[in-house]
Amino acid sequence: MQSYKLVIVEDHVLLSQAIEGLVNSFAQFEVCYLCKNGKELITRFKDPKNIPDIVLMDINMPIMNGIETTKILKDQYPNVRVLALSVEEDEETILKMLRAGAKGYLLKDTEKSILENALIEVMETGFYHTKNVTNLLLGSLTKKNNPSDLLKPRELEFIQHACTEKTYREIASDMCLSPKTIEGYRDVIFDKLHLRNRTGLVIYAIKHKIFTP
Amino acid sequence: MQSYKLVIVEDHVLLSQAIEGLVNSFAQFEVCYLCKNGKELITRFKDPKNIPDIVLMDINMPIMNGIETTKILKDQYPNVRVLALSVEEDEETILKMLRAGAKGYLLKDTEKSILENALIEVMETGFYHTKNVTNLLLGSLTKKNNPSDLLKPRELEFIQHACTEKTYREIASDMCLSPKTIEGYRDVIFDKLHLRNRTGLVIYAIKHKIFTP
DNA sequence: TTCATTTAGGGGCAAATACCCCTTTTGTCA
DNA sequence: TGACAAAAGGGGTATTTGCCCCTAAATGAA
Repeated sequence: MQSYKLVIVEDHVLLSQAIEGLVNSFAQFEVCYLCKNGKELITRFKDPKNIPDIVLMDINMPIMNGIETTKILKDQYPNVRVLALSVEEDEETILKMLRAGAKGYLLKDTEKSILENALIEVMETGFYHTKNVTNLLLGSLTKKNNPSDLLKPRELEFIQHACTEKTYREIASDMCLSPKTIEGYRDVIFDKLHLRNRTGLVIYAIKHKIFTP
Repeated sequence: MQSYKLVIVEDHVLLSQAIEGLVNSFAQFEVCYLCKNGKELITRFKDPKNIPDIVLMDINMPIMNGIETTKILKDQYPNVRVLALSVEEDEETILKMLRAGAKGYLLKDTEKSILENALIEVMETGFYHTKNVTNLLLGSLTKKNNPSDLLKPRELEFIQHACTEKTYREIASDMCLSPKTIEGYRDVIFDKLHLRNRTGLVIYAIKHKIFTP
């Protein structure tokens, strides 16, 4: 029985080399090569010999992150399966990754035997999900989506400015709007997200990755 | 020649298992056991048979982080060397870890051969530092220390509350102080850190890890 | 073609914030 | 024991913010 070809995409070299060793110890898998980000992977794929059966994909990476990369793979290389491997535990990130087309989502905080299982299941049944992720998926059906879906593009744009030392007057000037319009955005957002003041908004924005310090 | 005993302290199991494989492939080192945080390590050390020659220590961990743990080791087990292994690239964290007593600081973004080198050097010469870290050390001598050293304990405490939806009046009440005292703290901090308003303070605090959202 | 939603804007007001000024008490250390 | 820093507190004021109210144009779907 031939072993499946696997590629690791992970920006921290030491970790990808360590995981490489782990994967090569699994009977049914062999690591072809390592990539430091999504862009590198896409470039490699130009040569058909470099297209593996499965990609083990980190999410936080420079240049091109795991979510963007997975979207591209789903589009252009639908036969390559993606198993996400990340430290991100928050719902939004996991859902984004699954929507992008990942066949499974594994936390870095798992046993190596579970990694092997997950890889086998993805290749044999097409997907692998832990109980946690399954519950999350169910939850995402009932719970009307994540709170930042409530926010319109213009409001998200405003929040970027609000996470700054600028006064609302200055923000208005930067966005070429009347100060009163800006205050309107603020009032609506406070109401939607149940916030009392700008400090609360900044913390919310950072927690929900609307703004990154 | 006998091999050195090594312990890995890292909260993500898969990573510690992967690195375990890597280290076990080095001729002069063998992994004794893995820990998920500092507390676990200290508990293990109660039995002298569990005390290794060197500890490979992550920094971001739940319960007891790498910096606290390294301080305890320096105090109570000075013969155990610590090599920090982290993704944190910011000066303050690195310096804190070195001040706590780490013999070296390695980014997770390095070659495995460099890890082996570093381990050997730490055991043979007592320390290992990359060029980057050396430059950083030199820099920390000239540059008058990091900005959060300017802040007094009481001010740091205030900042925790300021990164909240509370008004200054409420913060005063929580800290059992007069609102005027709180305003005094704020004014002093704004002056020291060249800030214009509370939003600026929140962003500063998060950037400099004074407050974690 | 209505009706609803989105986007943009305005008035007024109370509370909170930012920015100056200033004093007293408590350590603590040289 | 005097000097000096830190901690705690106060007065006054201009600006900013938060919170109501309400209007008009544009867009878009039924």
